[in-house]
Amino acid sequence: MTRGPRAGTKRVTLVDVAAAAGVDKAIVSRVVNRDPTLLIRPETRVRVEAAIAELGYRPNLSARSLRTAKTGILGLVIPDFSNPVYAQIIAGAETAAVSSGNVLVTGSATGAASPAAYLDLLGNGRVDGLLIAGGAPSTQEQRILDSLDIPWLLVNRRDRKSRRYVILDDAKSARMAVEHLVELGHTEIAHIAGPKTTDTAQRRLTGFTEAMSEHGLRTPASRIVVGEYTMDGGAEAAAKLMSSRRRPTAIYVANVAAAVGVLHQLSALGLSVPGDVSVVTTHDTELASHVMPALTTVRMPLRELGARAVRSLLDTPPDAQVELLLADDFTLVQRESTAPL
Amino acid sequence: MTRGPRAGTKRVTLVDVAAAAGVDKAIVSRVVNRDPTLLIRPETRVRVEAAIAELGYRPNLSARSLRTAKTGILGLVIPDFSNPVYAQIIAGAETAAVSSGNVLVTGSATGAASPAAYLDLLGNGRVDGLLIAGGAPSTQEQRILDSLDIPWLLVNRRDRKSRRYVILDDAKSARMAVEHLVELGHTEIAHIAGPKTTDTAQRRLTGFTEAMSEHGLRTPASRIVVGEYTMDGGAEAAAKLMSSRRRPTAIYVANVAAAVGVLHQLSALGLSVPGDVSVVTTHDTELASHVMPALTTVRMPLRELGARAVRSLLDTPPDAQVELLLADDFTLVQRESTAPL
DNA sequence: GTACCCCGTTCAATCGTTTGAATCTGAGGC
DNA sequence: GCCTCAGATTCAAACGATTGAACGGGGTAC
Repeated sequence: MTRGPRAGTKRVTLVDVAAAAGVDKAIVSRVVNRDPTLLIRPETRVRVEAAIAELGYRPNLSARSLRTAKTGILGLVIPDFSNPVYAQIIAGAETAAVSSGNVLVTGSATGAASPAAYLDLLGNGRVDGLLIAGGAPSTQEQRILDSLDIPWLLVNRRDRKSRRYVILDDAKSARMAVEHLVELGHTEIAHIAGPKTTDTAQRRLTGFTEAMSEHGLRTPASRIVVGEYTMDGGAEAAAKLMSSRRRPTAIYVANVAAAVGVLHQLSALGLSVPGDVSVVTTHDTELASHVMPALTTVRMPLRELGARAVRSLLDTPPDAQVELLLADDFTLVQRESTAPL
Repeated sequence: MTRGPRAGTKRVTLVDVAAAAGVDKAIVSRVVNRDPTLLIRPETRVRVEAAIAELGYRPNLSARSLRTAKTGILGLVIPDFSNPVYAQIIAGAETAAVSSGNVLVTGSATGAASPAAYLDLLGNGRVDGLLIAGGAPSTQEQRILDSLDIPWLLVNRRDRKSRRYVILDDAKSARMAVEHLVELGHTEIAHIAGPKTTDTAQRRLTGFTEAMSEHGLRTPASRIVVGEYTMDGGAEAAAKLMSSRRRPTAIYVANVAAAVGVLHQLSALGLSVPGDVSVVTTHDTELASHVMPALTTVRMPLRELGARAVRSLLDTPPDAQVELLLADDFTLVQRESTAPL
């Protein structure tokens, strides 16, 4: 392996550059940081910049952090990298972080003994701020969050305890799905909801029932079934739903992974999608277009969610309230899983 | 939002703890770091530990990093979070990092203007070592890597330039796939390979042709088609393959995303899988089991790959050669996409 | 000629931790 | 009663950057 330009030699510091340029290190520091209050002769500046380039000076970030109490790193903690929804949130967050002069790093809870331990590792002085996505924080996690000296906020979830979050208008997404099914002529519409404890599931359920009654449609309790946000959860829920006396002709599934399970189950029951049953879901991930039939989904601005989260984290004082609900740029992406009645 | 135990007050430092315990800060530092050479009276240790707990002392990691030139952070750079293969690599790497007393953070190139810029941001003093997964590094990236003072190594890819990498035995994975198809009675077997520039694609192709000739089977050039590691790439390649005079009865696809595209394309051509054509691929991601028909795959130890990469990064001197090939724990996972001829 | 001011630069303290070396304190040996 | 010595603790010098304050020198005003 080859090494740096001056392999073996000691790290180049401000002092080295200052000596090479024949000035004090204070000057060099101010040049490096583009201090607007610095008064400097053009030729001196040139000398300093030449010395910086010549020696290949890179500031020592630990020293800078020690002095300024800033690291330039923002952290994002997610429950699991295999959930494709997070890929888009991360992309948006990374872009926003970089354009604000920071770096975003992502960690999942899988590494540590517990999610709480990971928060501890990451939160304690390694980052300037923390974004937390995914499941509800346990009381243990909550305690750790409270003990951190850095700002943090929740992404894609609300929590009674904290008034700092950025979420999507999940109710709207559900309403759009129902809207679509109604336009196709469906009236016997069911909903496979997420777990009652999940914030997004609650809001999608609310949106679903609102939209139904707006269209004068009834939703008997048997038409609303709860299932985990997983393939198995969806399959199980679909089985239950289809065993009822009056089968629905369309289903809005709260989550894309569950929707894939629903497709499997319907196929196993000998039902054709969309011939016998139309299926629509929320979150337009790659997975949705890969399955057969390709899923009709409601696409929500996940990248934007990540970006807004970063900006809110940076722009608002740590104690300020942040309650942001993104409701623009929702699109119904029609594919093969829905058809007119 | 609630704050730390002593919100508003200044950060607790070693000096504060030392004062509270009535000792010098040097003692506290050695207690915190469990210095084995420390001679200390039990009652003093108790006093120190009580003071630490009482004041809620947390070491300042920037100061520690400045002094020790270590950050306790390892970085992993991947091209794209939406590729499900990386989820497992990350999981393995995170676990290994934490059990060695470090934290692993992951970043993708999507955030920065260029992948090279990201390497620069992350590599320069923020992490103790860097793992690089994914596509081949550009010459620009290579130059930045060379200028870093920290150790790095490639994950899941080789490179002529660098003798530091950890990879899987991709050839073996291809051989196992062929083996499986041969056992099912297939002889007309085709291969959809990845791009020629991709290291893993090359090795899988080699494994494929080796296994074929071992079984006395011929592979005319028309039976080997190149396609991107994407769904579209797979679909395109499948279309080309099926337009040839003698259609194969089985296909080994080098990549799981491409394999999904192949399924789509075959279905569009009115061919049944596995009725008319069997399909087997490499990498057992969640996606593989979600599509219909569920894909038969070769599962490789991706978590182990991530873990070994971390351990190699930590355990070998930065200039030492690391050429690790993982070949154990490969499994053929049979699902619905392959059947006897 | 002296006082003053401003431009350009240097001084020096500080951030909090680590760690080799120095110091102190009794107890024991003679 | 003095020396030694080990055990327990303190001293102090780094690590490299940031930043408010001080400084020096040349020009201008009077």
